[in-house]
Amino acid sequence: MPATSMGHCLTTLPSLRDALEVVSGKWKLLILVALATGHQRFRDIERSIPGISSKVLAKELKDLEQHQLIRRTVQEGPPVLVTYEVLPYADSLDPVIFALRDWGKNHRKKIMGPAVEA
Amino acid sequence: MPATSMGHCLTTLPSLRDALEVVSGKWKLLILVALATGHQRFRDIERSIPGISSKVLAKELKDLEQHQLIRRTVQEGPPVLVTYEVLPYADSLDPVIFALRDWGKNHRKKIMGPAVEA
DNA sequence: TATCTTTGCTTACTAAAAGTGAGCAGCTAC
DNA sequence: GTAGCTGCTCACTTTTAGTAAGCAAAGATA
Repeated sequence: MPATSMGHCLTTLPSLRDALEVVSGKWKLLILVALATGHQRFRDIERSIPGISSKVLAKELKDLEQHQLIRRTVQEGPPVLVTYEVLPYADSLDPVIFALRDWGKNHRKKIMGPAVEA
Repeated sequence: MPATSMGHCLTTLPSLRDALEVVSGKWKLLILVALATGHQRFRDIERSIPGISSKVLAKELKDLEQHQLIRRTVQEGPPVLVTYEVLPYADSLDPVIFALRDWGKNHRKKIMGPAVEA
């Protein structure tokens, strides 16, 4: 173990990889948060995440569905209505999301901080 | 707020984005863990992360250095010796790494679990 | 002395992924 | 009727990732 406070044990890497396969990438966690904050419709999600495109959103939603983190529901119409929602299992990602959010908040302060003071 | 337990406030998204810009992608966190577990040399890191290529490793190391998470040190030789180490600031990512690791561990169980049981 | 290996990369090349802009069928609103 | 919204998809370009090879400097092996 090196002189850092980390002390990750060697079994960290495989688990981390497993997680990263599901969750890494710019969009997946953002989409989950969007869903969790009440955006259930395709266009709605799209608008709530600036920068994402229909194409990527469609693909990411499919991935998330395959990983059992969200559910797609079609209410036959007319008009046909498609709804996305986070499944309970997705809540297990909360610690990840919170940790990232907190780190991001702090990191921004670290980077912008000095220039912004006084 | 929807009927999930998440209840992310609206300011989650920007912070999450900030974090994801620094940390998302398949390799960065794995590299940090590799460094933290005692792999300090380029080849050493490369070998400790199966699947990564020299090219990507070189690029990721540059990124991490720019983000002030690691330091590259050249000890003039001969032989010239290049060493990478995590900076103390990188420890602030521990909660993220732990959360992901734990989730990954659990997710694997969820996916493999049923098939593996007795 | 020759050659083989290791180190820390870089360079071409290819494959995959992400981003861009348009569009489309089905419906509603005016 | 024509303009708009919805949930996408398609064709295309750009960016990123991955693959294989190689290279200079040094050390070890023979």
